[in-house]
Amino acid sequence: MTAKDRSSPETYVYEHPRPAVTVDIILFTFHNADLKLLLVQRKGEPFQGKWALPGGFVQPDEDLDTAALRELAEETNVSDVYLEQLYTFGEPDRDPRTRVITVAYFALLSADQSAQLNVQSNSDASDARWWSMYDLPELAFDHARILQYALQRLRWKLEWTALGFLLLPAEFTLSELQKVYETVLNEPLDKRNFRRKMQATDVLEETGNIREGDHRPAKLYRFTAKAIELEQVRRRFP
Amino acid sequence: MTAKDRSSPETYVYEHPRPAVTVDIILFTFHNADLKLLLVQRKGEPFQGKWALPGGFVQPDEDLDTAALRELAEETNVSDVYLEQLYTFGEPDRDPRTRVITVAYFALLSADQSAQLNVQSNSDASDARWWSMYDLPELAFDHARILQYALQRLRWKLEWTALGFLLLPAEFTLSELQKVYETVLNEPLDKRNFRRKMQATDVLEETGNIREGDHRPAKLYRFTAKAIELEQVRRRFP
DNA sequence: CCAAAAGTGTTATGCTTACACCCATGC
DNA sequence: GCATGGGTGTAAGCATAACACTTTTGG
Repeated sequence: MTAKDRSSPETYVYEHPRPAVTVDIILFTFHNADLKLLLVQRKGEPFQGKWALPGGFVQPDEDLDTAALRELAEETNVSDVYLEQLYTFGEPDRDPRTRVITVAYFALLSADQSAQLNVQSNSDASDARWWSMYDLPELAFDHARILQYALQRLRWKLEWTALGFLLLPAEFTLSELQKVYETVLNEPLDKRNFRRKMQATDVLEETGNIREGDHRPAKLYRFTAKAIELEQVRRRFP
Repeated sequence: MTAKDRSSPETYVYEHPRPAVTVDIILFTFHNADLKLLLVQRKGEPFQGKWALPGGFVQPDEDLDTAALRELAEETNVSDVYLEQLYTFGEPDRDPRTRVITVAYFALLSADQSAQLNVQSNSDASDARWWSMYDLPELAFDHARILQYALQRLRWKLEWTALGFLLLPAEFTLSELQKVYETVLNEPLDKRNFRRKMQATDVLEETGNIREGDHRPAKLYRFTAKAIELEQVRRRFP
């Protein structure tokens, strides 16, 4: 129906108007006992100086997931993240320049990896940094709304799947895991019930190592292979 | 970044390549004790003669939801449907002609409305008809995959929200409701437990009317206002 | 020895499941 | 009166929720 023609090296001609399509990524991690996400500061108009979700245009030959991973790699050099599509936002005037439809992605980065990133440290050299989910700057475009949606999804994921560990280092204590849950869900949880529930799902195993710290040492755990993508949404009509 | 220019009444010129963006709608309804969905037969290449999801291009000034509703109205004349975004599919070669990214929508039509539609009856005049979810023709593009995804979502919706009634007429018996659940979930359910569960959620109320039929008459129910969008996904950490 | 975090069980309650028979009507 | 679908209750097992104290280490 719509034909495409390459009329010159610089331009693309179509019979019908086409929107631009971007991907935006909400990259969450856990650091300093807080839920963080990556934002980049806009250098040009519109919304100059405001903070925005990392993202960019989808290339002609690339899948949406691939585009999200590529943008993420360009911004952070990390490639080993959990990624899933979140929602597509397409109000006609969400970008004042031209029609832009954005496919939002939701990504989880382990604390291991986010700690090694130089994003945070050279924050004057770079235009990207981590922000606390609970202390955000003003956001560009409709990114505040996208972020709210992502937070909802993250909360749902934690409650119904075992993906909380993706925000933590490879080995972690149960207290650290509980802290992740409490921070994301934004409410305190009962320690005994939390531990029992986690151990009942049998996605955890002891590594045999212990964390030595200020006080009583704690057992370290890792997640078993089956933990990821165990979308164990329980049946309601069994 | 990407600039748009209208070079002639017939063409659109952009500095960067842009994909075409469509919406495709999976319109479910319940009819003849079976789960149905609307498909349209393709008149041209590619996939000529194959069946496809209704849908079309997103117009430059229109929201994605609006585009889905418009396409649906063009195809069926119905406007009062439950609609939600499903997923965005964007593999580079999912359409052999040009890059097409499609935002899939998931829609539920009441049996009332689908019965009044002339889609089914004039199936030789029209190119659209209802198909049983469990007896489908060959589908064009990647629509079989999209449909599988939609069915998953529908099952999840039935299990965790009270949206089953959106497939039924305004008044219905509990047996009819159970039949919807059994058909969608594709398994038999216990009658007493089903009724108790439904009545416990208190989204149902008796209309006072009864359905007279072949045998013992049945009480008719409607759903209360709070039933819709009661996304009562229960908390796991209360 | 004190501060701080790790770790651990029990009970009461409510929900879920499995299961079988009587009821009201039309023919 | 019989065939057909409508309608109902209970008991056992399971999961959940609420709740407080002891243990281990470092300083």
